Amino acid sequence: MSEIPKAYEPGKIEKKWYDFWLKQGYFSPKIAPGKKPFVIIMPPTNVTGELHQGHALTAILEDIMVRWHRMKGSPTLWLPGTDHAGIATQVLVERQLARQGKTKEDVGREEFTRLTWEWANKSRENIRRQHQLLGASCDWTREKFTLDNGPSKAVRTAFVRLYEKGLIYRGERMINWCPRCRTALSGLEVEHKDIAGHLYYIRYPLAQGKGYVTVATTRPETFLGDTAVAVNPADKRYRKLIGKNVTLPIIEKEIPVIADDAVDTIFGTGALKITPAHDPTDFEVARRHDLPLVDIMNPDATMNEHAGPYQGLERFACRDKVLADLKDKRLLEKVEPYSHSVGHCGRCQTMIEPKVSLQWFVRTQPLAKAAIEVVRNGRVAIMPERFTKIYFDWMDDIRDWCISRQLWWGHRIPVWYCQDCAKVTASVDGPTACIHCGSKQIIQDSDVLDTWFSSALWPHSTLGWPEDTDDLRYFYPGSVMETGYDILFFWVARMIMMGLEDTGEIPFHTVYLHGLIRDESGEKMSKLRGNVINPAEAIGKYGIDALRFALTTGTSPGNDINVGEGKLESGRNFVNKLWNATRFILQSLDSERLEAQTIELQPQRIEDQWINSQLNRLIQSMTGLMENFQFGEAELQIYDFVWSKFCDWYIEMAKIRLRDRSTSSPLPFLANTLEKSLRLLHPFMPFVTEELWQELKRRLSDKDQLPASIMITLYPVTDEKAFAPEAERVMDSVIEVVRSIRNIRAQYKVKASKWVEARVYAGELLPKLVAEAGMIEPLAKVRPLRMLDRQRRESAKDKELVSVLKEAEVVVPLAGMVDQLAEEQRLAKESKEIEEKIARLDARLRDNAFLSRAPAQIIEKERQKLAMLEDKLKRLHWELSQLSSSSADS
RNA sequence: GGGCAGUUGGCUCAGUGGUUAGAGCGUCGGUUUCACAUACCGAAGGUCACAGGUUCAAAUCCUGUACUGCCCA
Repeated sequence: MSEIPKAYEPGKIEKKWYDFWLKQGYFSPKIAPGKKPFVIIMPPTNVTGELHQGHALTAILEDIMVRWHRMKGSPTLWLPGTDHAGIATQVLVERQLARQGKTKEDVGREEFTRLTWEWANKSRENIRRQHQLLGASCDWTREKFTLDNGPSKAVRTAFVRLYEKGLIYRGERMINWCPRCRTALSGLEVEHKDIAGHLYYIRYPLAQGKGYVTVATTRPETFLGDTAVAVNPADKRYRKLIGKNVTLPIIEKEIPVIADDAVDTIFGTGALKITPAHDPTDFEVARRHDLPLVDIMNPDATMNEHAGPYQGLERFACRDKVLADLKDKRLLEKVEPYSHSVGHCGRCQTMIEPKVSLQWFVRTQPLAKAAIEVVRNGRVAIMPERFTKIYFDWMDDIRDWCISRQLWWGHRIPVWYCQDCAKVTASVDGPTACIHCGSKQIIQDSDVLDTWFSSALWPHSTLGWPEDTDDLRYFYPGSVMETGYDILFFWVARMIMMGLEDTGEIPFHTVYLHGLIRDESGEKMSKLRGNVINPAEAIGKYGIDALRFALTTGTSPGNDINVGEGKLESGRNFVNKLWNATRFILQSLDSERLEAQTIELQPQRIEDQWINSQLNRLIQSMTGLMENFQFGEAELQIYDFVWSKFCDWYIEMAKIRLRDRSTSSPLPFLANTLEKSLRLLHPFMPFVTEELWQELKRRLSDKDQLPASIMITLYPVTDEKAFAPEAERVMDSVIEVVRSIRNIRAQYKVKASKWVEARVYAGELLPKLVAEAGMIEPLAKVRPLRMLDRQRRESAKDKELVSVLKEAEVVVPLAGMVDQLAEEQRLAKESKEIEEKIARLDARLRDNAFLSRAPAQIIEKERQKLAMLEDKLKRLHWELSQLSSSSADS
């Protein structure tokens, strides 16, 4: 058979295997009634452009789960998709136009939509390709886009149903307005930032008589829209003024002084200017007191006709002008530095304008109630659990959701306004006439819906809802919703609400939240900081499997992940280790002229039993970890097994056996352990494991009975019969003996090429150790190695180095090199440490509280430990006595 | 202001009450015919932020403090 290359070259095989899997149709599940499917609906990726590390992590974690469940035999659906990402995509296309000096109004709605579709199609292709690059084994035949016919119909259906139930309404409410995007936003799309601003104290002269009321504000320009000044009714300072009028400077408008409990007497002067059209709290005050609303701004945040002399000025220019004018009139009392939190558009970072506006809203409280219940009663579990509380906090305090957007990109609101009777027709399929008066003069609402409205339906809309499809019946509800914790509210919460509302069923059983990816010093990755590791670049440099391993190994759910080159290197090194271990095994298989190469097992030697026992303990442990979503820990364990047990010990011992030939062949165990390790690793590192598994398979005699791909093999299951405590005990000792000799060699700077002489003394373990002498010799480079019963231990004649181990003593005579005093000190130090441990253990075992309360198992373990330590101490003392008597002799 | 998380070796992190706290990277010393220098062998390095408490037993549970980060308002 042809040899495989010396180092793993990921680029050469990744595409080959992905195409193979795709062609074989492995990613598409078969509906098997009676069999419980495993389902992940992928959070749809924004069609804004490239995948970043966060997307990569999402895809990798989902792929791990999906591949694992598929190998366990469940019909497994992983449904991929993309999100039109209304405002985000529109911003990008607008930017593109801006580079040509155009605005979207210049090209018109139709052309703009066409351009955006073009962008989206390109982006979707890009995203699909990148997911495939990552190895994502999702079912591309079921891929969906939020603007596809199906999901679009779902959006209209959900809207109309909610409208008819009175859970969607249109009204004038305080909303967040982005003057740059010129659209309303929901609260979640606003990012709050602390701004070092100022608090301006402005005097409002009394309408009658002399004097003035001073109000404090961070936004002096909004005084133009003030319709009252509010004070706390309990505030003695202002009691006399309640019911009187003050005059707004410059525009000379009279407004009343009113009393409201909500006014904080400590803030500013205790008198609050009320601008109901531009401040959420003021809006509430105005509603209570029936005050008029005065909107002073245009959609682009320039001042409108209500701003009098300031009309046409941009809001910040207006502020400067207002301040200057007030100062001229000596109505600006003082200015203090003041830090406060200001909302910014999550997409373009423009300062948000709170504004009263006529918009569509979802009445969320009734929906939230059901969504709270299913989490409270455990039908939906959130992992890690601490996010459950965050979920409740948000749900308990939920506000109506503004869902209309003044954008051109998205699902058009399925509502028509009658030009004759002015009534509203909401319809899924586009009405031809007003349902109230039959008029044909109807015009559709020009706005679109919040992107997140369509994402909220994703778990059911992708499966065909509102139609009663086979997919919906079989795959809904999904198993796991996997995403970053940063979109718990955007996604998960709303999906639970809408899933329950539309289908009467939860959308998924488990919510698994991963952390955010940061650079190696914990900084957020951003182009500005220049610390971005682009997935495609990382893949080019290290390979996909290395990237996958780097992003997930040793991580824990919900915790942020710091990634740097080091992690990627270590991933690549592990892949290379696996590659080379396999390479060695393949070479060995090729050179053996056995007719039948199988992986049937008949343990011949202790190390065979040992590796098989360790392998099965690993399988058992990994199974538990995977079931609990502890993928990071599972990966650490298989890493440790492959590298530190299989490669460092079993393969090293196998080499000796292969060279020797007088002993049994280790090939079956090499092949078996490798094959199972590859399967265990497949969900984490699909490409290299497939490549190596195929190479291994070619060399096995029963290859015709094996599946066509590792992807469709069974995930290993624990064989408890393989547990071999006695073999483990012996191997522990063998390893300890080898290590102690290597240690002595290194300490005394024995040349690597030099063989040294050694003796090992042991008690009841001796026969089994003797059987392993042929292994110990080359591993520790000792020859001759004599293994003797402890009873035959003689007093040292020459200066010797002694290591007292758990169940053996190792003696290395290095005449002329031994530093007697140092040795004495070393042994004395070790004795002292053991004495301390014994003292602690002894005290514990004399403690009645411990003996009566600790579990019997623990007590027994402690007793054994004590016995072991006492035995070791006795032997140490004996060695010490030998040392001092021999030093006395010399 | 409210909440959540983190604080474990030089760095980045695992650690699911059981007593001898692990890994990767880095450091130091050695190694290149025989799978892998993307490697091998050996070593050093931690009173688990601090203070109390619960418990037979605490890095782990509870309370408080400090610092860092995040979310919400």
